[in-house]
Amino acid sequence: MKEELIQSYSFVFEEELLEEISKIGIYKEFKADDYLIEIGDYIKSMPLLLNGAIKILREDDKGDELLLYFLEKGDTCAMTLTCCLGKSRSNIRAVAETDGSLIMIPIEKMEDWLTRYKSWRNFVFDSYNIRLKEMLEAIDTLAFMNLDERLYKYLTDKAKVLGKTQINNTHQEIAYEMHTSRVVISRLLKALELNGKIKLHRNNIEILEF
DNA sequence: TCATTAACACGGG
DNA sequence: CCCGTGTTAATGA
Repeated sequence: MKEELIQSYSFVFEEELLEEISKIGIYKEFKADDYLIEIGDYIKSMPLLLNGAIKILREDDKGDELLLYFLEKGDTCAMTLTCCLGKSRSNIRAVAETDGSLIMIPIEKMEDWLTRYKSWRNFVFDSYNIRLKEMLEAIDTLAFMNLDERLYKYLTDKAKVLGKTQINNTHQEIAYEMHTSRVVISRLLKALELNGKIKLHRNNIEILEF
């Protein structure tokens, strides 16, 4: 665990803090499609992502999902920061996109470190900024982009976090995460294929152009 | 006009 | 056969 921690965070935290994290943090592995945080959960620790990717979803009152953004190695969930400090419940759902691992930090420590380590403070604030930016981007995408542009962004984003050009999702799953129907996804995917941006296979979409 | 819903045919595993 | 996919017609916002 120490090695993985250093590999992902040695440029972010000083030696002393890394030492303390490895001593106190709880190492956890997860599998793709694991539910890591459910809406309404109380958050009692903060995750540092070591490997893999996690998607952050919002749910509307009808129970339909909407993908907000992905977390990658070196990220933390800004939602847990607000939840921990404010001691409120989670407004989002976190689902593992790939297999991976993370370290859980108890909230008492995270407050303690805020005063003791400059690098920790910077990390927390940076995470906030990055997440806020991502959130704005998600809003822009929803408000100003057409469905076909959203779909293409969804595919390229996904390819980026997975680190490959092949995406193993059915049209139905994509439709669900984008909050629309499969017919539309099928039609738009077909259009993207005709434009030479992607190649369609069964249970598998290949990105040709970014 | 464009998304959604339902229905159906095709075909690969 | 089952399921993912491609398409169409009807309906609604």
